[in-house]
Amino acid sequence: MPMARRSQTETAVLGALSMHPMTAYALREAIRDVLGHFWSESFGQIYPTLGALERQGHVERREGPRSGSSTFVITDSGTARLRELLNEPITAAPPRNGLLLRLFFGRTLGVRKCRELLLEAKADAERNLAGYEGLARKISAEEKDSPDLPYVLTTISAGRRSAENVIAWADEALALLGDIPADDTTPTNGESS
Amino acid sequence: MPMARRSQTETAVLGALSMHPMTAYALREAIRDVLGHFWSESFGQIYPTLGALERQGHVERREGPRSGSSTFVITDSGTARLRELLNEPITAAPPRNGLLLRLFFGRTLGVRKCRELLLEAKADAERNLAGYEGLARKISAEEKDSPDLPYVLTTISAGRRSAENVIAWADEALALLGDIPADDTTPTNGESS
DNA sequence: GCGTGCATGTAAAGTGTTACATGATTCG
DNA sequence: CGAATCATGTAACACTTTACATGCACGC
Repeated sequence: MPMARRSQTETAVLGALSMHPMTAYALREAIRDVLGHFWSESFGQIYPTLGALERQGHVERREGPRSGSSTFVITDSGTARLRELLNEPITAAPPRNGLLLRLFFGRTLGVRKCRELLLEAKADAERNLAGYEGLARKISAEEKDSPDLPYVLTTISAGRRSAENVIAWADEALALLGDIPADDTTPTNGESS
Repeated sequence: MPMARRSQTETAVLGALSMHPMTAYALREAIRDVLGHFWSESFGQIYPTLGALERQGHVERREGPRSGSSTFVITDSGTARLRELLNEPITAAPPRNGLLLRLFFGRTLGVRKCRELLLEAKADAERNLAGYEGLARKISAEEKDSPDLPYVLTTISAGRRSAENVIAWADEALALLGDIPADDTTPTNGESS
């Protein structure tokens, strides 16, 4: 029997509910918008997980904001379970960096396209950076007295630094690739300006 | 019909074979050791993928270094296919950072454990950093005249910078968490020094 | 009355990991 | 000759995504 890596969906769901009760729909948005910078859960995972957590008594279903909808509330046993899950060793996701994979085979891909990819990555990172900076300001103001604040700021800082890092790296890489003549082993690509 | 995200296993396999021919076993090691810093493929994916590539004429099976073993060689059509795959848009893996997930819920996890996790992450990054620095020196010397060198160095630099970044971030985060009293909402954990 | 957004779920399918199974070769 | 390493594969299963299906409420 293949011993499966523990899924961390439970952790994310219980964690989000530990901040405040919400509907499954809101939970999905919270995971997308709040944890989105370092975590993701697909829609189809959230409902089954909530069902399982309910059966185990870790969350309770209350009257929702609309008829037919339900708000989920974490129970004491749920909080204990969350603590347990958070204390489990981190199961690292296998690395899968599509940009580095392409760059590594840059000789086959062609310098021109490599530069293009680097510029795209840099632009992306710049957008993200602006987002993180705005977010940090907003959260600092809004949640000034929340005990969660330092933890949240820490994760935002990780995102900000990572974006800055990509920008600096892209510049370095562009400089390094600048020395290579553009027709090295370049693909037979008709599209050029 | 769920339109599946393209698997990039083919890309990694063809890419590795584009550097030089090898057996499936060696391929697995190359992917683990050479691409390992930014890519991973499980053993069970490599064989079926090689089989499919062979049926499509993108790789050919030659006499291997031992009886019963075969060395795989990329064909012209395989090189063309690799070029095609490398030019496809990058399918970003959904983010899943277990460390940030735990830190985000640090109030529940407890400051002490958060510090522990940060120190671990920092130590990891320091190990990696040393590895990258050694690797960069080694590759620079060994492959001095390889046309692949600048591309490879670029990916190593990404790893090195990322490790440096984690170290700096961990220090910042540790300082930030330094202000929080250790018994905030701390779990009932018996283990303490 | 109709579109948009809130709300809840299920089903099909693909991706990827791990355990299992087996054998040859080399080296001490 | 036994252990380590090279070598090749398969099968079960977990994980995750995405498409589909359905309905209510609210504003215009």
